[in-house]
Amino acid sequence: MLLMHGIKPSLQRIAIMDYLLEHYTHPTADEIYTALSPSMPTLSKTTIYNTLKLFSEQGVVQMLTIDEKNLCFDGNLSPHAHFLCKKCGKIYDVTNREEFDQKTKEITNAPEHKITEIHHYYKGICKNCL
Amino acid sequence: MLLMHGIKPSLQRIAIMDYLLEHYTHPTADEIYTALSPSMPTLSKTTIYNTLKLFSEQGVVQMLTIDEKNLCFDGNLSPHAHFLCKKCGKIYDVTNREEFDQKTKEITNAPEHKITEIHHYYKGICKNCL
DNA sequence: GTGCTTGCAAATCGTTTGCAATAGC
DNA sequence: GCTATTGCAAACGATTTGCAAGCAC
Repeated sequence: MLLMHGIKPSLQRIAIMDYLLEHYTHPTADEIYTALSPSMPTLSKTTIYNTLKLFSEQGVVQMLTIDEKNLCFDGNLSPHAHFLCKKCGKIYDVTNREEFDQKTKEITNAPEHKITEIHHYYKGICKNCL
Repeated sequence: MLLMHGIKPSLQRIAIMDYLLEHYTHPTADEIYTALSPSMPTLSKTTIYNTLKLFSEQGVVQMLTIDEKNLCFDGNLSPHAHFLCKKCGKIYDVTNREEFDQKTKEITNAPEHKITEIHHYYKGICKNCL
């Protein structure tokens, strides 16, 4: 998986990747650190940051800027949108395949710029907070 | 304008609002400060931050999180998307009315959450940097 | 004069950097 | 041994906070 993308695997990188693939919760660097730290006591936040930067540059994870407070990371690369609840802060996936396919089509209609990333963010109050 | 939204006008608030309405360049707080500071020597960044927070809470400007480095602000409230060039850092407006109208329609199809903000962000390389 | 606004200085906190120690080929 | 990776400590920088001074009705 990592090798396929020209990323040399290491214990830390594999742990971070695994975490992102098992937790589609859009964690922050800090949340990943807190989760992995107990089982990897020497793990440092620097490594988390280094690794997440590498992963998102290589396109194996997506960096989300939906939350103005923290960067979040998503190991789910299938096209989907995100919803941020302004009350509880949770980020929900909003899967809508047609929407994304259609989006891509629309974008190619206006090829002014070369688009490499599509981010669809919605904000409001989630069903649990309403 | 400001009064209409229950915001008491002040010299500073008017200057900041005017700046945003005359410069659809998606400035950061710092850019607004740098622009206004010469003609308002006592203006402080705290006031810029206070004011931008107030404005975006009241919905008279939009806060953009497209750039992971800084928050940007947009006085243009008409529905439009944004494109960030990863090379030069410039944010372009991508006006596409149909897209947004259709988006709103799609969203109401899935009324799981109460959506109050729609952000369409695209990233890549702009025509000038290609 | 009461309450809101401003603005300085200090604090906060997520992220980055410098660099020495370590691991892998 | 050479190169890349890790991780500690320090630095950085955008934003926030505490609070005193100023303004407006």
